Amino acid sequence: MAGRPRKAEPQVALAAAMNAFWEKGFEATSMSDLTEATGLHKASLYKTFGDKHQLFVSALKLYFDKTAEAQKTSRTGEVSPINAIRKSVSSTIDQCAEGKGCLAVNSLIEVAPFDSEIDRILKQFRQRLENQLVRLVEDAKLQDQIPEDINTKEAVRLISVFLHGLSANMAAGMKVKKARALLHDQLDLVLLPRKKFKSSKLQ
Amino acid sequence: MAGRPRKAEPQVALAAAMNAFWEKGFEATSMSDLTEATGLHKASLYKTFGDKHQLFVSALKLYFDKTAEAQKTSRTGEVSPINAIRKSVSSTIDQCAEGKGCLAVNSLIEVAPFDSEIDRILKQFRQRLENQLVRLVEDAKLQDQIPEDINTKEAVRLISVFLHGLSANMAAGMKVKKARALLHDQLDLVLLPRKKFKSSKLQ
DNA sequence: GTGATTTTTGACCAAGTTATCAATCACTCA
DNA sequence: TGAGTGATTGATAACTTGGTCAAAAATCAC
Repeated sequence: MAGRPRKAEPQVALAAAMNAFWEKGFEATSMSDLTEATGLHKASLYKTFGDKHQLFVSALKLYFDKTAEAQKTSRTGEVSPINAIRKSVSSTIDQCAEGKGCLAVNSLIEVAPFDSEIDRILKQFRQRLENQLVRLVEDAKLQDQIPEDINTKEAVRLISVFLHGLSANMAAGMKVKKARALLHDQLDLVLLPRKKFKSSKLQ
Repeated sequence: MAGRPRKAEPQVALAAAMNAFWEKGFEATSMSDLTEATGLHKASLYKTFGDKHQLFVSALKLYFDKTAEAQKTSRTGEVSPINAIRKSVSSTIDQCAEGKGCLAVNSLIEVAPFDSEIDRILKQFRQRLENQLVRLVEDAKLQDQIPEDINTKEAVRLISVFLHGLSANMAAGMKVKKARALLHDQLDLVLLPRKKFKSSKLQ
């Protein structure tokens, strides 16, 4: 009922594999990289996780769970909806540090175009995050923190796309501090009202 | 003074190589892919362009020239600065069609983190595009199309980051039409004034 | 101890990777 | 025609890739 003990728990090994994929991308991460990162032998990896592609899928799902949980805990105890939004999206930025960007965005560009399964998973993931944001924005509206006439879905989309852009820039070295500042500017722009312009020559 | 004729002009071959890199990324594009795309024999590629990395650098530079020119021509004859901005940034979106995204953004994520030369080239490229945008925004201010009190550099940064985000999404299949709509929303948000909110509970 | 169970391990494979090089080919000019 | 020139080509090197397999090792229950 019990054989040779594992060198590493599957969850731990998976987390290590996730980090490897995160740092180098799917293609550039070889099985050797993965054995080195996980501490598991190549054949052991195949046995416990299937082939490289399946391992990547598992790693991606783990990433989602981690991200979702980080967002959730980042806004626990926050009663102000708009501050909850701030904390929630900020937490996604914090994850992107050290020139790695966001694994989801990286994969969106690198592998989604050639892999319908990954594409599906990523779309589903984004949908979940955006739905979460929609709920927070609606809360903020109810509490009069955000103008009623703002199109919730559109606002969330603008924030989401902006986050994608930040991730791309952070992958190439943008500092967390700068990213966070830009993100807050964007949030103010999307969610808060601004003064009227004196003479608008445009319709 | 003249040997065997070329099968393809270097510029033509380079354009083909650029498209190959654009579609599949640097790592995933093999020399076989490149020979197929260019019609040139492997050894001929090495002779005329150097190794794979040098070829990629050349392809990237060609991409920049193409992009810059496309932006320029897209706004020629446009007297309204703000419309020039619209046309200019729209042209970058138009290039991203067909699930390819923007080669610069793709490379920013895939190769810049591990390749300082590419990183430098990409930063320089972005700087040039942002400088161009800054000039257009200042023109718009002078013509009272844009509020004076808008922070030009920040505004341009918000637009630039948003473009990166759009590129990431378009790489994964977002339609040009949708991207363009979102882009215009973002431009309105960043550059145009909005109504005052009745009761602001926030400072 | 023995047997059952499960993981690890090293050897191995076929295919693909970037890159090189001498030989060949096709052209121009004298 | 023949020398000179420059691109093309096939062969090949040296290595890495993802993936498999049977044998060895380490545990547990008896």
